[in-house]
Amino acid sequence: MSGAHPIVAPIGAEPAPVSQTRDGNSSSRIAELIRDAILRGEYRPGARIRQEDVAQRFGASRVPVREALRTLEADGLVTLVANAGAWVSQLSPAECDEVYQTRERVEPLLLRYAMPGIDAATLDRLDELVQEMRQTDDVEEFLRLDRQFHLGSYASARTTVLGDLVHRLWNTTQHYRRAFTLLLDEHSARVVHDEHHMLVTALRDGDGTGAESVLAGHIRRTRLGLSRHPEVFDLTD
Amino acid sequence: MSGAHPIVAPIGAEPAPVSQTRDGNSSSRIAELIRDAILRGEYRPGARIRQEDVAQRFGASRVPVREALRTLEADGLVTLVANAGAWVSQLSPAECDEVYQTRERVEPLLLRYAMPGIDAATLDRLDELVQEMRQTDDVEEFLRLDRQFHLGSYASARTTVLGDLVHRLWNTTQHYRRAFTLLLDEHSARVVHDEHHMLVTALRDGDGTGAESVLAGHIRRTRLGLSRHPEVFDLTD
DNA sequence: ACTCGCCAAATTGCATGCAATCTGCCATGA
DNA sequence: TCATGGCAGATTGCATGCAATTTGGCGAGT
Repeated sequence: MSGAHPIVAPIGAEPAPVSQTRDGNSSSRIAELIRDAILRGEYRPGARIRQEDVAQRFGASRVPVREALRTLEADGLVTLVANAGAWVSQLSPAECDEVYQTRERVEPLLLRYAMPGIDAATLDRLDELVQEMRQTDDVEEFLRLDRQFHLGSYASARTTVLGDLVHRLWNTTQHYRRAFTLLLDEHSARVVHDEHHMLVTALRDGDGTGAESVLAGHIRRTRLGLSRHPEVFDLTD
Repeated sequence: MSGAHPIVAPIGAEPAPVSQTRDGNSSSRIAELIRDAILRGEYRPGARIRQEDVAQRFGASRVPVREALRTLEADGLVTLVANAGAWVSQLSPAECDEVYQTRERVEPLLLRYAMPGIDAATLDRLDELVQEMRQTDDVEEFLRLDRQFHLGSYASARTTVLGDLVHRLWNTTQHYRRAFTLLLDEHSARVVHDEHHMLVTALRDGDGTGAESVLAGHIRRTRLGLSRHPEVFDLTD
C-alpha cells in the first residue's frame, strides 16, 4: 500500500525522474506478495517469517526480502526484532480498539473526499455488493465483499496519504475481522447489512453528513462487538 | 518513528524473541539519522538522496542505507523511484491540506487517550512552553517548542499505532510548518498562543470535550492559514 | 527434579562486487 | 537553431559470502 501513491512526483533541485513506477522492483514485488500472503491468512499472526524461506520461495536473494520486510514493518503487518527475526504482527485487544477508534474518525473523512466522484454506476455496484453479502454464507467470501464494498466506496477519493492510511488500517485488522465474522449471529449480521444499505442510501441522496454518520456508527458498532469477544485475540495457532 | 512501538511484542507459534529493541541495527540508526537531517531542514524537499553519499557519511555500505530509505519511504519522508533514486518528499498544497484534515480528526482522539495520564507537573511544563513560545522570536526555536508542546501533551497516551501515526503526520508537514511560521503576523501569532493557553486550561479543568474541540480548532485554523499562503509550497530551492 | 552455563547449528546483518538501468552530454542531421 | 540518437559515466538493484548474534539443547552442578 505504502509507496503506491508516492507523496509527490519528485520534482527537485535535480532533474526529476519520470514518474513511471516500473515496479519491476524485486523488493516491491516481494513486499506485495508477502502482504497478500498475510492478508489471505496464509501467514498467521505470530508466525515467524524467515528471510531465507521467503527468498527461496520467490526466487530472490535475502537482500530484497529484507527491504520488503522493512516496508511491511512500516505498514504494521510485520514486527522486526534486530538480530532475531520477523514475525507477523499481532494486535492486543486494546490495540485493535485503538485502530477501530482511528478508523471511526478517519474513514468518514475519506468518504467525504470520495463523494464528489461517486456516480450512479458506483452506487449500483455498491448495492450489488450489499445483496451479495446478504446472500453469502462463506466467511472468506464475506470478507472479500465487505472489503470491496468499503474500499470501493472510497475508491474515487483523489487523496494520497489518507487513502493509504485507511488501507493500512484495514490491513492490520484483517485477521480480527475474519475471526469476528465467524462469531456473527443472524441478528448482528442483519444489522450490518442494514447499515450498509443505509450508507448507500445516504450516498444516493447526496447526504454527506448522514453518510459520514452512518459509517462512523458502523465502525463503532463493530468495535464494540469486538470488545465483547476477546476470544478473537486468542491465537491458539 | 515507525518501529519505535512495535505493533505488539511478538508472541508466536515459535518462541518469542526478547523484546529488547537493541537498535544496534545499522539500518535503523541510519534511518533515524536521515530522518533527523530531513526534519532539521538539512535535506530539503525535492533534494536527491544518493545512497553512496549517505553510506559514506555514516560509515556503512549501501545495503543498510537502502533499508533505511525503505523505512523513510513508508514514513512518507522520502519518495523512491525504481532504478532512479530517492528524493525528499514534497507535498502539494492539496496533499498538505489532506494531512491537516487528518490531523484535525486524529489528534483530538490521541489527546483523549493521553488525558488520564496528564498530571500537574505535565500541565506546568506545558504552561512553561506556552510562555517560552510567546517570548521567542527565532523560528527554529518556535518550531522546536511547538512540537514539544503538542507532542508533549500526547506523551502520556499509552497507544501504539495512533501515537506513531501522529508523529508521522507531524514529520511529513514539518517543512511547511517552518515556512508558514515565517509568515505569521503578530495578530495570528497571538491567536496561536491564546489557543495553546486555552488548551492547557481545558486540560487543567479536566474538560476533555473542550480540550478536543480547542485542539481541532487550532489545527483547523492552521490549515486555513496555510491554504491562504500557497507560496509556502514554492520550493525555489 | 530443577537451574544454570556453555556450545554447535541456525539465522540475521552487512560489505563487496557485478549486472542492469538511468542520466547527461555530444555528435549528427534536418 | 533545434530536435534526435547514441554512447560513456554515474547510479541503482541484487547475489554472494562472511562475521556477528541468537537459538535450543545438552550436560554439569545443586
